[in-house]
Amino acid sequence: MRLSKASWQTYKEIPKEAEIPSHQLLLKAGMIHKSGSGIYQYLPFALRVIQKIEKIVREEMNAIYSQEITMSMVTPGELWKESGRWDLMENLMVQFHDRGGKDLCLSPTNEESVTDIFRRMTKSYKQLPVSFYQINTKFRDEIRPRFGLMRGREFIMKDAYTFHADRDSLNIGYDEMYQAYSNIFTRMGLEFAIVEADAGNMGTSESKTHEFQVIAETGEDDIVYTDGNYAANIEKAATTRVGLEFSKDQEMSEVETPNMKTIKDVCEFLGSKQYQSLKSLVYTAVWPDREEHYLVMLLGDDELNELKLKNYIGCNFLLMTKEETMRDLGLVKGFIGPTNCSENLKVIYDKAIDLDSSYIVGANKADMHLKGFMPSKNCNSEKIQVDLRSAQVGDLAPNGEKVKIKKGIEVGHIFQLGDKYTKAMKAQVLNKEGKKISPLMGCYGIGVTRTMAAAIEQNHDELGMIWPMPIAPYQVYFAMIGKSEETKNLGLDIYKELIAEGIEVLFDDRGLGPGQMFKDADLLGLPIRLTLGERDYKEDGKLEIKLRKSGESQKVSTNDLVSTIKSKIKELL
RNA sequence: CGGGGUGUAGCGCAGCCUGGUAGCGUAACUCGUUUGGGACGAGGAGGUCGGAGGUUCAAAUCCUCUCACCCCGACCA
Repeated sequence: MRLSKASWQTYKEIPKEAEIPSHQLLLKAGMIHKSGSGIYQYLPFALRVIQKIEKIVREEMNAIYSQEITMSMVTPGELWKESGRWDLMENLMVQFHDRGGKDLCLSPTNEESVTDIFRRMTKSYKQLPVSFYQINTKFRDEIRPRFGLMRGREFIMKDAYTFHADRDSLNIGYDEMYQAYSNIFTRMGLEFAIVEADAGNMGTSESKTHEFQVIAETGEDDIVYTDGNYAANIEKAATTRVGLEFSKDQEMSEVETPNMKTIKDVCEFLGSKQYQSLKSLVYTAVWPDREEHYLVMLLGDDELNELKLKNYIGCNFLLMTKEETMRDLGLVKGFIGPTNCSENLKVIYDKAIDLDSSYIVGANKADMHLKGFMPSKNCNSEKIQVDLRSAQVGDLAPNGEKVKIKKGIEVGHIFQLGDKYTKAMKAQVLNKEGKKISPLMGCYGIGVTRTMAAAIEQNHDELGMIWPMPIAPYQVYFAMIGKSEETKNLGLDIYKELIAEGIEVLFDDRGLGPGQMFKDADLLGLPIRLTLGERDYKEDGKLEIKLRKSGESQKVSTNDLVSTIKSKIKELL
């Protein structure tokens, strides 16, 4: 593309609404425009990135014999009522009706549609497995869209679905998809981690699920990993603490702790380590038809992972228990503990707690704590022990290695769904014995537009974006300095030659000052910058090639230009 | 939905407290000089101050309502 023929506008200042680099830079470089909250227009250079990402995705999907389809963005309400998600996802879906009053929605995902396609065309186990994918626009009416393309309401997603006769086949399909996803993000030139994830309400306990996380400081997810082969989302990571020393066989006694409401205060006062005390948290678990109250016990300096608690209890959502309810349960705020409280309160201990050791806990009396509290001896209630704590740096992973934590952006997620949708929607096939079975499903997503944003989060500096070669909008930014006819003709000739050689060139023939062109080039972040400078060229007949990422630069004569650029591109691909 | 904040020229902001009929920077336009890191000079253009209502001789400014957007939380590719 020649910039003199193109419509492109960069900005010196960025809209204040943008807070993270990808959002700021995409706006500053004139690649996207906001159309509404969480809704964006993709301008030419952004679209080229999207198309490159899609191309890689398509190639890898096709390579594992997944077939591309396009499902309608507007889907009838009936399908969602069959699966039961019409009401369940009411808040996430934009629902509306047509002239005749029929319910419709904008698809936030497509399990229902694909299951409908599947059941119409598949009647026998012999036709399995089946694998479909599509790349199209999704709309989710997120409660809070944010960070530009990172969490838009309208976004481009690749979603794939597989159907299998049995779990072995599902596992095979899943593993293929896992490998394809690895290939996809590797080919894009991104640093990523594959982590064990929480299945949420998508799957069952035996369902495998992994997330593909692009590593970036601005990521919203915490990844717990080791130098070896362990990596998990902190939501899921079950690690063990090391270096704990508990005291045993102390006599339990009350101690006065006036106005000491924090664990830190109490432990300092009593000369103990914080982990030698127990933290007591009170939660109310809510179901549509009932509530239950839980007292969660953790080591004093551990943090609760609420998701683990919610998964264990199996409720719809968790709330911090209201103060008045706490009073009814016999709890004294600031001095809460597992003794002297109501039987309506279920006590759960974190796994890191040794039930046969002694701890400091709240006494459920104002200004009083207990010393030497031993759960196995001093607490009457049932001793439930579950992994509830959030993993911390220095813990041991299941493989025995020490874990570290880094931030990631979830760009891909693969799930084993099981028969949830095939059962609900009566998508059945006959097996060898002639019996009807509900096939097992897997679903697999990649956020295409989010991947574009994540690539920027991972690869940028104070000047702008730094695109990995495989997904850069163009490979080469060709800046032409000088306005003489001679230079213009030479520049255009070189541009045409590069194009003819199959090199993707953005030719800056706008005739701006060098500073302006270089600023735009740095901002847009194409991997290679080629400069034709009138003054220098007259001197030595050479052009400059500079790499955006390393800053490395060299002078090249016109004869060596094509071969040098080609080898640079090859190096960077 | 709960909490916090912002709406004035394309973008970034000042003016509001203490009402008097809108300004700065930047971008965009024209002419000229510049051409290896957002250059300089001159000239011109652009806003019913988010919207509605109210108070007042007079409202960007005060009052009421409303809408949009952003940030923190639950959610997710």
